[in-house]
Amino acid sequence: MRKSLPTKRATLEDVAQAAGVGPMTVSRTINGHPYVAEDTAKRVRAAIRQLNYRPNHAARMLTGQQSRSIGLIVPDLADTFFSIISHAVQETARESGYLVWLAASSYDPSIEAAQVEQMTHHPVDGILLVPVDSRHKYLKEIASRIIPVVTIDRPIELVTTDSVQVENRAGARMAVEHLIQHGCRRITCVVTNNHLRTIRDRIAGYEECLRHARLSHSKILQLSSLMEAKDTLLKLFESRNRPDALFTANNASTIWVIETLRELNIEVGKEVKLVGFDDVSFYTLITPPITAVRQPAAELGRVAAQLLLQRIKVDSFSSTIRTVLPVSLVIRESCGCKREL
Amino acid sequence: MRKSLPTKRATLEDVAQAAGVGPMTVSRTINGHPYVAEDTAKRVRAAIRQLNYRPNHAARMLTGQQSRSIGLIVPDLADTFFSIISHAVQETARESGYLVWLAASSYDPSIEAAQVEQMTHHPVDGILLVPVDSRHKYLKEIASRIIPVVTIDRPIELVTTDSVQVENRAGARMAVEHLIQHGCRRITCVVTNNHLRTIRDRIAGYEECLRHARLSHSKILQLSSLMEAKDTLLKLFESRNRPDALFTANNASTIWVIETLRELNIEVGKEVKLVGFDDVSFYTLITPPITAVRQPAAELGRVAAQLLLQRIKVDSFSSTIRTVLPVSLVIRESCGCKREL
DNA sequence: CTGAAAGCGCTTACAG
DNA sequence: CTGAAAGCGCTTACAG
Repeated sequence: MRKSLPTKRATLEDVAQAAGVGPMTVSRTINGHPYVAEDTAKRVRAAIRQLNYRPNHAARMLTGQQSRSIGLIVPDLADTFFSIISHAVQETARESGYLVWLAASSYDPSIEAAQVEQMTHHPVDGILLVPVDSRHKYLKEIASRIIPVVTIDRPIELVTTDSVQVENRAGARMAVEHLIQHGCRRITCVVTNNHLRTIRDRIAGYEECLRHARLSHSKILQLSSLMEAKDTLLKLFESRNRPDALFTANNASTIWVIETLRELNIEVGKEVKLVGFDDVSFYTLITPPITAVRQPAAELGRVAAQLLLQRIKVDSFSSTIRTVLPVSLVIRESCGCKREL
Repeated sequence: MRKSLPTKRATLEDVAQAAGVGPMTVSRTINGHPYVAEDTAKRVRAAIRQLNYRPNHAARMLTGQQSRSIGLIVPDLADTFFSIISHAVQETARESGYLVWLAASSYDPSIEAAQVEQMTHHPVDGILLVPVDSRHKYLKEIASRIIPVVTIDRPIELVTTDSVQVENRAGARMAVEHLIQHGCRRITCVVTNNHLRTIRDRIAGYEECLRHARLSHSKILQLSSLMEAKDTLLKLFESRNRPDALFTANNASTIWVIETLRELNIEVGKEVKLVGFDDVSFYTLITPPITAVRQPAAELGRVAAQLLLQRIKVDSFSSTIRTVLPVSLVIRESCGCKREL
């Protein structure tokens, strides 16, 4: 029972003794409760400083306080898109005094489910989630949980939760329309991960656009690796149906296509036009610079975090909010446009 | 006192009642304690499942258990290098059942200090840190803290803590030597953030290498923005001291230099050779592909996390461990090498 | 404006 | 092998 052992953290009780008051007064002072005499408060603050006292978070939790922390689960932190989102979430949370628990599901729904479970019971006050598979059955329980959940980029399809996402369909239309304006008539859509709703929406936008333009050469190429990309594109470009343009529906497919076309010595922007969905900073450095649909990744994170914090702080019961953020077409040269010098 | 209100989480007590045993037996069962009759254990497990019971983390903490969580603080999560590190840390932690609490200091040492403070008192069992300024005074206290700290990429300079970093000096030598072998004689070193120890080490490697080769044209260009890069490089390339090669000491400077040279219509790999420190996946996509010193970012994160977990679990008292990971030169074309087809 | 009591949900000794 | 008691450090009522 050696009270002032230096390795041991000071407790509220220690502070109370040092300040010559009751524990409640210390508690009130810390929490900015009114009705503490300024004199008393001063003595308490002095004691806190002197003992380098910090409230024990665990003890607060136990008395039913909020944890002032949120959880964030993304498939892959090393992916630029998710890392930008994560950074924005972290900054937004910090500004409100919230901590963020971060987890990467590594594209495994069962890991993801375990992480949701672990965070729920940690507990955190709310969870921000980029679901690997927005149709996975475990997600059904998520809406019935006590703590609020906001999904980012991909709404859950089985139940309705708050979500923040991007105009996938309209974005795809912008991309494809631009190619059509360039006179392209045989536009192939290249995708990976087409089990994702986001990708399916982009495909829908692509098809819609072709229909409107009365182009019948709708063709979708589903890739799952760079190797496969090489094989498939080689065949495609040797066939009679050689496309005059490609719409790559996500970042990975854009990069695979660029690498492959380079190997095949097919000049992007001339022999074949290219517009991608999802803009990445280094697209300006590629020759030719890539025209792409820009998603507001940071804003996605920020808006989602704000929504979650609002749910936590004020109303957790009003009806679901599904936010859709606009995208924009960043025109560079792979689409056939010329750089103005 | 409505015990079975469905919104309320089941407690250990609830499980005990349901299983008809004392709370201690439940606790022992959960914690895999020996000396629990298999029969009893079964009943307990059934009750746990039925009530969907999860231990309350906060309550455990309060009884002096470890939190099974670690903190990770990086300057900027949106930076590829740090996001790869973060992903590896997260995966390593998960494999050991640890949760990671993530913070981005946004390159602000006072935010960083506050985050360390907050994490320390949360509490977490240990902290992984990429310090913004490895000489900041607040870091002095860090070694005296109760919880272990491992720094990543940048050792603290004022005190000695465990650290994991990379062979900066040797890496720079590899880069510059390669340029010398290509016959370059006027090699300029371009850097940003030269307050960082890592950068200073790279500069030292550069100078060392020139000295060995008896080249006297050591020249260091310190940049702090793309704008400045453009001005400075324009002057440099118009001067009589026009370099025949550039060694860019980090990712940002490599990219700024590439953009600038492109604007100036100076052909990289021919008119001027270029080798950068820090390899990024998209360097293969640039024309010409960039030759760069590759840092094992994921390994940096993994090794640091493992070291920290080891400190937490077994010995926190043995002497400081400073790990230095090797780097490698990834030869592509910006250095003047030709692609083998 | 201030304090004594009780309890949050668990675990560590201490008894059987 | 099992349980009753006490306590971790705080906060929420309840009194003054």
